[in-house]
Amino acid sequence: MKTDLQTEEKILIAAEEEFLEQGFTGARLQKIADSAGLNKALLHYYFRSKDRLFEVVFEKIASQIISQLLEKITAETTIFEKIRFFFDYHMSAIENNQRLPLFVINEIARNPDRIFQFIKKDDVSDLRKTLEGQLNSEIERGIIRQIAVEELILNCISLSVFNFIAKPMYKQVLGISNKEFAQFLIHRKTSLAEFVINSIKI
Amino acid sequence: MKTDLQTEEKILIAAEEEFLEQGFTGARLQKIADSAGLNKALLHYYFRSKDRLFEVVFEKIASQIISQLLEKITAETTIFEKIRFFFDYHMSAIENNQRLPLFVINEIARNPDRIFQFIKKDDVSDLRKTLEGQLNSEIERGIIRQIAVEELILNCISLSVFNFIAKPMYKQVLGISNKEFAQFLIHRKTSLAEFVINSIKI
DNA sequence: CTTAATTTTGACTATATGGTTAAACGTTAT
DNA sequence: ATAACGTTTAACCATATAGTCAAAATTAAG
Repeated sequence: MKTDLQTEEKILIAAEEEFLEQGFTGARLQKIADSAGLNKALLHYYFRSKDRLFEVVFEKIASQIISQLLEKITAETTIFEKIRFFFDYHMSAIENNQRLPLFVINEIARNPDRIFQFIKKDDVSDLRKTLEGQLNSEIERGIIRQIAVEELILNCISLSVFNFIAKPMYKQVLGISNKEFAQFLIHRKTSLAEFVINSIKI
Repeated sequence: MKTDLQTEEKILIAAEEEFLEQGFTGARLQKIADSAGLNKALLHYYFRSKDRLFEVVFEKIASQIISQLLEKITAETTIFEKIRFFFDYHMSAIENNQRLPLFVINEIARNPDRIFQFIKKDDVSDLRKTLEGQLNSEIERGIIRQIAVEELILNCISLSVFNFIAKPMYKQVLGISNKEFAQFLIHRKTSLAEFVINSIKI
């Protein structure tokens, strides 16, 4: 048995690229085969169908994001530090893969149930409980205003992710180039954190 | 000459539906023809090609949104009132057409230049100047914190639009049904406004 | 070296899709 | 009535694309 994983790997790399760029419907198996330097039939040999190939790629991507997010938010720091850390870390992570958020959003919209497979409900509810405890404690101590955990989380994600989803719109509204947009993102990592902190700080 | 505009209208209605749901690449002319109850060749008779048909549909949608937004933000009210109004009005408007934001985002990403045709640069810069003047005045009077107009605008749009773009994710994170999501949106209109106001209020 | 299993390829199929065309249909004006 | 014009249709074409298959090439085993 030839344990040469190169071919399978090559396919996955090329497929991730193509799916990220074109989405599921727009992606072409031929293009994936070409940029992997392989025959198209090989895609079917290793991964049965376009759907199956996509699922593998999507699972890989989704599990990365989720584990990154979950593991970094449960540290023992103040809410303010966590918010600053979130914007810095989250936006930096996405910066290297700017098409990812729109891709994920689209694929969740296309097949909402799929995300069930990758998000372990326990993880989410653990995260929520941890943060909820911390929030309530800081609310009681008069450090921050009353706010629901879910809303705080969603607001942070919105403000971070939307920069990338709507990048062309941002560039248009701000009238800037790609380079200036990169600069803008650096500034945003702190300004967004302060925006959120100001909102909940008493 | 038979001035029966029904056919053209039927096509546009069916096309808007299909394009909104499937995006440009996913949309099928046959399906548009079917749901309009017409022959597929008629689409080409009235609108030459899929591209042209899409452009007409997109222009219709885009001009609606933009005119709605621009006209309502330049009234003579305080920033706080404008923020409250924005979230109430903007989210209510999108509520009736929840697939619209993701559609617009996708099509801007697919063809960023197209939006040039619909956004008059003068309008945007007028809006910005008006708001900037108001912001600076209220900053000087010590009512609100220092913040750049562009960032405030983008933050508001992010927080409003993302609810709809990531609706499936929200439903998942919150563990709620469609009905409960509608309820959640009502609450969000005010909670988001207060979130932003708290952030800039001194 | 020979044989068996695995991997890779090129040529193929079936189907979907955007687009075309010529003829049929209907309406209006003369 | 009919000629002229705009509208609608069915049947077609070309192409792209996911997927198949049998044979060739490569690798592993005896």
